[in-house]
Amino acid sequence: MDGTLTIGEVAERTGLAPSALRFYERRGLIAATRTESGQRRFRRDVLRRVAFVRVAQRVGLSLEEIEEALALLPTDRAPNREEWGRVSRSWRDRLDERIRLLEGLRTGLTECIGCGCLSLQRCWLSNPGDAAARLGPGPRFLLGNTADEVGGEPVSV
Amino acid sequence: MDGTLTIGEVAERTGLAPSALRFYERRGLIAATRTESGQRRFRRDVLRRVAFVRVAQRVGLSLEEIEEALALLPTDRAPNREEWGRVSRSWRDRLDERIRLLEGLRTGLTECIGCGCLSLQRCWLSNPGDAAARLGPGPRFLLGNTADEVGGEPVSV
DNA sequence: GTAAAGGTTAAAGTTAAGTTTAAGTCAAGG
DNA sequence: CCTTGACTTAAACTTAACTTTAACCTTTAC
Repeated sequence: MDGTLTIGEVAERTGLAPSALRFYERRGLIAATRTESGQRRFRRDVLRRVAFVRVAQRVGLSLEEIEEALALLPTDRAPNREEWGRVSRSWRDRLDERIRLLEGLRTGLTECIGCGCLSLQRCWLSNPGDAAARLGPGPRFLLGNTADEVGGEPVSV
Repeated sequence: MDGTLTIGEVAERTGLAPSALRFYERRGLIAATRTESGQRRFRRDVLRRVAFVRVAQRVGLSLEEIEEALALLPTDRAPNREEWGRVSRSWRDRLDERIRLLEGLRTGLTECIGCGCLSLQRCWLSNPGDAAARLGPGPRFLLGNTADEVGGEPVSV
């Protein structure tokens, strides 16, 4: 009634479980004040923050990356349009990057299907190029190749 | 010397740890024969299988999905070009799907940055549309909204 | 012939992003 | 008053995709 929301109300409006919201608070992604008796009260702008978190996750960002982006916003008041714009633009850049990566993979694969791929050494499948790129959360060390590992004698399949 | 590879050799050529290769064998992603003394020997075409697994992971597929795709290949002999082509094409379709999803997100976001986003109800950020879509491995129930959760009274931020 | 390097297993540990459980406090309706 | 539903915490559990550890055997090199 004073404009703030209980955890249950935020949960209902965002579609997240209360446990997830508490987890986000612990991680510092969202902030809450407390009532006398210790219950959380959220400002309405957490709805936007949560929405941002969820969209960023869909794109494959980890909570840690999202935390960094959201650190640009104030936690003690609702961010203004300019502040949100800065965050959204940085987010869109990440998205652009991921789209370019995926398109590169698709191009490589299309060529690979046509080429017969008789040599693993020359096949794009085994030499993705940008070994350092990672697509969001996943196994650790997924693409930690060294030059050694990519090199070596020719191998035919 | 007989054309087969030890686990260490496969590890070196693929850039994966031997432990990961054993793990993949347990999951059925790759197959090995055994020497008298129980050591694994891999046919050279596991290199291509492993390469495929890694590329598919980069795109965000889970090992389970990759398992399904690889199940189309024989494990007792090197797959031929036609067989690899079938698998690669199904993989490319998944990739196309993900690219389309990301592009949709980017379009939405671009509009959102320009629009001022004064109402969360109408803002694309809070109503991504295809709530069922998932981008690869991540938290469970990430996008499990119900109609209820998306609806409700207007909320301004 | 022996030591080092590399192979084997089963079982436990790791990280992310939460969920579930247990045990309890608080608020609202009848 | 008291019960029901919403809230609190800390701690344990979950899943994926591996890695690490421990205890042991085999192969290679000198």
